[in-house]
Amino acid sequence: MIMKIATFNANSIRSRLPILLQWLEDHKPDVLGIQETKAQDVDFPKEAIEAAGYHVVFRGEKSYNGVALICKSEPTDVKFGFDDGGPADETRLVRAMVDGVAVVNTYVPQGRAIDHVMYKYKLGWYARLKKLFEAEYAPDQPLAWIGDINIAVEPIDVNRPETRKDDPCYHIDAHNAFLDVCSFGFTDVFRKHHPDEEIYSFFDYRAKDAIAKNLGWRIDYVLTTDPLTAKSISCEIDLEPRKKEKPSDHTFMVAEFGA
Amino acid sequence: MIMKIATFNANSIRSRLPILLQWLEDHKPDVLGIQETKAQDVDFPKEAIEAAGYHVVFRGEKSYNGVALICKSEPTDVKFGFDDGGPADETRLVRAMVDGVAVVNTYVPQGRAIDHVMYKYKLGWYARLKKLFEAEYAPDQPLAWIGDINIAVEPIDVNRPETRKDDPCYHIDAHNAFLDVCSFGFTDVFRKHHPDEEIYSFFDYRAKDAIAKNLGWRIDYVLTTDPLTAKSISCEIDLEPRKKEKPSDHTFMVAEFGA
DNA sequence: GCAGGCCCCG
DNA sequence: CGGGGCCTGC
Repeated sequence: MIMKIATFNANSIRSRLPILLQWLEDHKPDVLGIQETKAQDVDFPKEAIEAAGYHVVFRGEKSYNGVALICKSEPTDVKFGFDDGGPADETRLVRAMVDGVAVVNTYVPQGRAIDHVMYKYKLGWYARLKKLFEAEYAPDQPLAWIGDINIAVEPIDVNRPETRKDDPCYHIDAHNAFLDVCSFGFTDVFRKHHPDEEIYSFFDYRAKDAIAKNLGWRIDYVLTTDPLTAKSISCEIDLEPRKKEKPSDHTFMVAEFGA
Repeated sequence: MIMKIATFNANSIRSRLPILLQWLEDHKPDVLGIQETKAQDVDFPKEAIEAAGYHVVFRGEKSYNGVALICKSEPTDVKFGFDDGGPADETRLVRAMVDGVAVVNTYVPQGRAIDHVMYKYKLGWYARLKKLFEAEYAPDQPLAWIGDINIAVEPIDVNRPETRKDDPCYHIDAHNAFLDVCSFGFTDVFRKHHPDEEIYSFFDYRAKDAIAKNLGWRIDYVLTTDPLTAKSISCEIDLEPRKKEKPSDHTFMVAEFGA
C-alpha cells in the first residue's frame, strides 16, 4: 500500500480552488497540507473539498496565514498551534494523526528581513518547533513534517545563491535554526531522491518569466523520520500548476511512501 | 449598403476587452459607441482595437465614466463634451461624423437618487443635450444618438415598473427630460421594431439570476432622426455577451440601416 | 456583485 | 505581480 503526502502553499485557498480541486482529482494524495489559505474559517471552502471526497481541517484568519490538512482518511488528534506559552500561531501550524502517521504542517514566518523583528521571531519559531517535536513525538515513529518552511537550505535550493546571504530565507542563522530542527531526525525526502537537481517550489510573481528561467526557491518540504524515510519511493515537485491561469506563487510537492 | 450602429456600456474596457474584440469580429459594426471605459487615456487599449481593423477615439479618466467611438471608417469632426460653459463632461459625451452620419454617444449621469444633487444634474444634462442638438444638428440630417442614457422610458422597459416610480432611471421628471430631447426628432429604433417586447440591455450584477429571470432595464438606446429612422431595418439587443464569463452588467444593442 | 482605486504583504 | 483588505460607485 502506497501513501502519498503532499504540500502546497495556496496563497489564498479561495483563489486557488479550481487548481486545488483539479490537483486532488489528478493526484489523489492521502494527505495534503495547505499553507496561506488567507481565509477566515467561515469563508473556507469546506464543502467543495468534502465534495471531492476528502476530510479537511483548517484554521485561518483575514488576509494572512491560515493552514489546512486535507486527508482521504479522517484525521485524528487534530491540534492547531503551539501550546508553550508563546504566541499560539494556530494559523501557522496544524498537526494530526492520519492512517497511523503523524503529520505536522507548518507555515513558518518568512521573517521580512534579517534586521527585522520578524526574523528573530522566525528563528525563535524554529526553536519552539524543535521543542514541540521533542516533547510530543519520537524520531522512531512515522512522522512527516511538511509545509512552507521559508528556508532554502543548500545553494542548489535557490537561484543565484551568492546574492542571497542576507535574505531571511537563506541567511546562515536561518540555516542553522532549520538544521537544528532536522537534527531531531528528519530527512529532506526530495533531496534524497534528487541529490543534484535545481528544481524549485516557489517562483515570485514579480520575477519576469520566473518559471521559464527557473528563477525560484525550494522552500516547501516533505521531511520525514527514519521509519517513513526508509519507505520513501519518490518525491516530486509538480510545476504544472504554477504554469496555469491564476496560479499560486508556490506549487505542489508530493512524496510517495511504500509498504 | 448597410450601416450597423451599435452601443455598449463596457463597465471597464480593459476588463471587457476579450468580449469586445469577439463581438467586433462576430458583428462587424460600422460604429460602436462605448460607455464607462473606466480607463485613463494612457491605459486605453487602443492598439488591440486598431489591430482588429477599427479606428477608435476615446476620452477617459480614473475609475469613472469614459467614452469611445469605434469605427470602421475614420471618424471626422470628433468632439468631446459640452461647450456651453457648464461642466464639459468630456468623458461622458463624444460625437463625430462617420460615413456621412452624425453620431452622438452619451453616458448620461445615473443620478444616484431622486433627492440627490446628481439627479438634478442629470435632468440638467438632458436639457444641455437638447440645446446641443438644436445648436449643432438638424432633425432632417442623418443623426444617431446612442449610448447609456440611464432612463427606462416605458413600463415595458423595466421589470416591475410599479416599484420604480422613485428610481432616478424611471422617475417622471427623468421621463420628461428624456422625451423633451426626443422632441428634437428622435425615434427609439429598438421600440420601432419591437413594439411590445420586454427585452433589456442592463442586468444588475446583484440581482440573482437576473438574465434567466429577465430582471433588467432597457437603458441603452439607438435614437435616430427621420432620415435614418426611415432606413432602419432592424435593432436587436444581443444578450449573449451578458451570459459570458466576466460580463459587463450591460450588453450590446445593434441597429441596421439600409440604403 | 463587480468594476476601479488605494493600502499592506511577500 | 497578485493575493487580501477597505473604499466608492452603480
